[in-house]
Amino acid sequence: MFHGLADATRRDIVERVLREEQSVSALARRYAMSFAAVQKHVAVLERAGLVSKTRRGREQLVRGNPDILRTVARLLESYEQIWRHRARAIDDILAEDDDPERT
Amino acid sequence: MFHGLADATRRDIVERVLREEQSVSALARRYAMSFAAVQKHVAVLERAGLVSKTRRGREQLVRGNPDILRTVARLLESYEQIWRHRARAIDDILAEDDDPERT
DNA sequence: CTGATCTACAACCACACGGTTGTACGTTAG
DNA sequence: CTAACGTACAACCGTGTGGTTGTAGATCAG
Repeated sequence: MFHGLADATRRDIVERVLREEQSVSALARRYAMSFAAVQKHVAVLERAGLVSKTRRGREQLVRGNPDILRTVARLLESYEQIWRHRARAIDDILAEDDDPERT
Repeated sequence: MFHGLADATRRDIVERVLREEQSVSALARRYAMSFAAVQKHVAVLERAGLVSKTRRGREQLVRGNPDILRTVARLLESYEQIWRHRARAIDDILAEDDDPERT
């Protein structure tokens, strides 16, 4: 998932298709690169579960998947939580040590 | 930043050093790879701002940076927010359309 | 049917990544 | 001082990434 988001073009695509479903060619028109390149980016995002495609006639509509985003956000928050837990443990040790003799 | 987290070993390192500062060699001992490889991973994390190093004698202590984690978590939440905003807009359109004739 | 459009995929290229080994240098321990 | 330790860095290798072009199959418009 992180790899999927580790590219500016792909993050931009994710943002766009979260706002609105778009065909691959509609997306490709917005970037200064070939259709095939955009197609590959979409494929990477699809493999990462960040995006899904549905056919509509000859077009392939791409839409964002907010669930995965939320999952990753939660993971990062849990990392932050680890740190906060550690910080609290340090505070506890300092609080417990109210005897000025000990360091 | 995403690239920094786009590797299982690096995510594990981040988690460890958030819990507790550790020297590069102490980290290297825990993984089935060379010291140099771990050193490179730490360098990537450092470039991404996810981690910082401070010298202590001949050792180099690595510690995690929770601020960046929080920043990225906020970014992902804003993506999710985009989707929720869009979903709400759709709801509004449907609610406004209380005439059963129109689709 | 014919042609334009949208998509898929293969082949290719330059380059970065994740890993290795080897060498060199500063710092600590005996 | 010497040896061991912790680190830094360069060179190398296989593989994947981000990009290109080209070809081919569906689908729609006229």
